[in-house]
Order: sequence, then structure tokens, then C-alpha cells
Amino acid sequence: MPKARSRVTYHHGDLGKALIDAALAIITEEQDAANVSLREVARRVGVSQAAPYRHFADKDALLAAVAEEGFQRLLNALQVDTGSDPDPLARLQASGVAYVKFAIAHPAHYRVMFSTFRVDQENNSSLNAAAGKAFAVMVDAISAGQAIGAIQPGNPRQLAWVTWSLVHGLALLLIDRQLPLVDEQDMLSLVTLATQSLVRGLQKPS
Amino acid sequence: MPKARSRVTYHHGDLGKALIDAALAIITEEQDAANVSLREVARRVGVSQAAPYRHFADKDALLAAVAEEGFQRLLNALQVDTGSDPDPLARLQASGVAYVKFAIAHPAHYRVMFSTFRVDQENNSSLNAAAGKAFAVMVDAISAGQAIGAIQPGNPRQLAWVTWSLVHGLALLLIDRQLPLVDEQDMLSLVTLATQSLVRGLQKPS
DNA sequence: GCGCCAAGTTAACGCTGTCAACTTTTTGTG
DNA sequence: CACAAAAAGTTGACAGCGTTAACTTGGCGC
Repeated sequence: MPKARSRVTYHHGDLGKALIDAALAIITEEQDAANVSLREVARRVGVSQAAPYRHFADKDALLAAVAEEGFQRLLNALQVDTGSDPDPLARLQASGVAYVKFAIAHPAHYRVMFSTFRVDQENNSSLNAAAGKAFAVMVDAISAGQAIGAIQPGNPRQLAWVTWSLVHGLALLLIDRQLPLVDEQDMLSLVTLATQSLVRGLQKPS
Repeated sequence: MPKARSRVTYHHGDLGKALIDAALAIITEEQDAANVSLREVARRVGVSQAAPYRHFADKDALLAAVAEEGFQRLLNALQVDTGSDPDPLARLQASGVAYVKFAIAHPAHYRVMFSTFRVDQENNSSLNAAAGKAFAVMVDAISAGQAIGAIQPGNPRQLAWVTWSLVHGLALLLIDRQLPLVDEQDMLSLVTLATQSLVRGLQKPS
């Protein structure tokens, strides 16, 4: 008897996807750490401890899939929140705020994303592509700013790395509770201060 | 027969210090990850697997001691490299460069520092104090800059958080190989660009 | 209808952090 | 100076982990 959803599935009905979802659910529930164990993921899905190895080479491969999903969601959040403001500087700042907001909203997922993502190994090319797309939002805003003469000249990718450093560092300091801020309003005003200051520093000296 | 150094030691001769040193040595050797195991630390020192528990409550407590040592060394590096330039803006930028340089020189130690440090729990007060002293270097430079009217007004701690975010994020992206940079000279020019841009953004609008 | 191979299971290995119970050494005090 | 108490270190065990080998099951292509 075929399952209701008889797509690519064999026995279970798309394990792999189910494993990613379960891992993400565990990560989301206990935002404390990345102490998610492969065996617990399997338990939650209802398969044996070794079943995941038919879909992922090892634990890192599963986490890489979770990370890729995270970068896709980050891209979506950036695109939605950055909007279509005609001012590239406003877009750049908005993308920075949206970036940190995403990290605050999904701290454990954000940690997995950046504990897995590496640029060197070319095997995880789909993960790299997903991360690159999210990063491109900032590059595009900076290029547009340079095109209208609002942002200082220079390699836009390099300037985007600077921007990324700021929001990445701020996001990590906040979600790892390394700044004495608990009130979300305080966090957001700090994010605003940070992104405003950086955008100012990237502007073309008049 | 007392040991050569019969200070506070009982049996071994200052285990605890030896454990911290061994842990730091392991971390330094394999800069790959924080996969340092308590048992391997004990093995290297030549004691049994349970001996560390007479000196540290658990593995995290040992890593916290390693982290504290790291923050002290970071403070030292910041003080040395920041120098005594009369221009607070130059000092601020120099401290940022020194910060990232430290992280690049000691990547695994830097990771342990920030995977252990949390502001909330008041029990690790010595760790917090060490981190606070390093952070104070940036706060002082910013306060000095405000005093001579070179830096925009505002809570200097908040402005220092912005600075810290930038250098922390840049340091992590670099040491975790999340930027496509391998040449150290390329890294350093990016660090310069980043710190220059931020300092510019923090300056008082004239 | 049937064989084959993907998908899933069981059992085991070596590793880990941690604890309880025990032994050894040092030290403070009557 | 003796000796008890406490500090420091050891052994052995437990549960959990990632991973692999050997096995079983079940659905699809011929």
C-alpha cells in the first residue's frame, strides 16, 4: 500500500526531509546550544539510530542541510525587510537591521548556520550558494550606492564584508548573551546605532 | 620529601595550572575545533581521568579558566599595540586592528574565549572581569575621543559595543574561513578598511 | 512474478563527561 | 610528635554519543 504522498519515497516517506525538520525542531526548542544528537533526531522521527546514514554521510552533513535551510530563510527575511526603498543607503541599513533581527529571532539556527558554513570545501556547493545569495543582498545595496555616488569607491564585495562583519558580530554578541542587554528594545536601538554608524562611515566623503 | 616548588601544592605540584596549560596546548596544536576532551587533558598531564574534578567542577569550568587566560593575553596585546598615540581616533583604530590580529594569531583560543564567556552568570566573576578589562580599552579610547570632540556624543559603552561587534564579527569570519581570504596581507588590509570605515562613522559630524 | 538494490534495523566499538567509592598524602592541631 | 581530618588522586562504572558492519525488509523495473 503506497503512502499518501508517494513521491520519491521508498519505505518511510521522505526521511531526510523529515530528519532536517526534526533537527530544526530540536534546535528551535532548546535554543541553549547545538547539543542536538543524531540519535535524538532519529528517535523523534521514529527510525533507528543508523537510519540517518542512508541519507547523510554524517552528522555534519545533516547540520549542513539545516544550515542551508537557514540561509534560504535569511535571504527571504532580508529581501522582505530590505524592501524597495529608492535610497541604497536606506536599503543597506535596513538589510543590516533585518539581518540582526533574524539572528535574534532564530538564535540556535543562526549558530548552526555559522558553525557549519565554510567557504573552502567545494563539496557543500549548495550551502555555499545559499550563503552567497544572502550575502549578495548587501553587495547589491553597496553597488547601487556606489553607482549614485553615495558610497565610497572600492571593491563592493570588500565593503560588504565589512558590513557583514558588523552585523554578524553584533548578532553573535547578542544571541550569546555577551552584551548586558536583555530588553529587545535596547537591542534594537543598538542595532540601529551600529548600522547607522557604519553606513555613515561607508559614505563618500564630500 | 617536598617537591622543588612546595607552594600551595599537595601531591602533584599544582595541577589545575598544569591542566589549564595542557588544555591550552591541545587547543593551540589542533586549531581545528574545540574537540578537546577532558580525558585527553588528564592523559597529557599524566593523571587519571577523574583527577581534574578535584580542581574544576566540570569541563566547562576548565575551559572558563582557559578563556580567562585568553582575555588577559588579549588585554595585554591591546595595551601593547594600541600604544600611546595622542590621537584617540588613531588609538581606537589601532586597538581594533590589534584585536583582530590577536584572533588570527590564536584562533582556537579565541573561539574558546567566546564559547565560554557569558555576561549573565555572576559566578564566573573573574572571567567577566578579565573580559571587561579588555573591553575597557575600547571604551577608554572612545571616551577620550569624545572628550576632545572628535567622536559623536552618546554612551561610550554603547559606541564601544558597536566597535566590538565589528572586530568580533570580522575576527570570527576570518578564523572560521567564512571569507574567501587566505593571504594574511589580504586579511590585514580588510581589517584596516573595516576599522577605518567604522572610526569614520563614529566621528562627530562637522 | 521475481530478483535486486535502496532503505531501515540491530548490535557492537571506542570514545566521551561524570560520579561513587576507595586509597594515598599532606597538614593542622592537641 | 602523633594522629585525625581533609585534600588530592585512582579505579571502575554508567549512560550517552557518532559511526560502522552485517543483516533484513520491501517496492520497483524487467
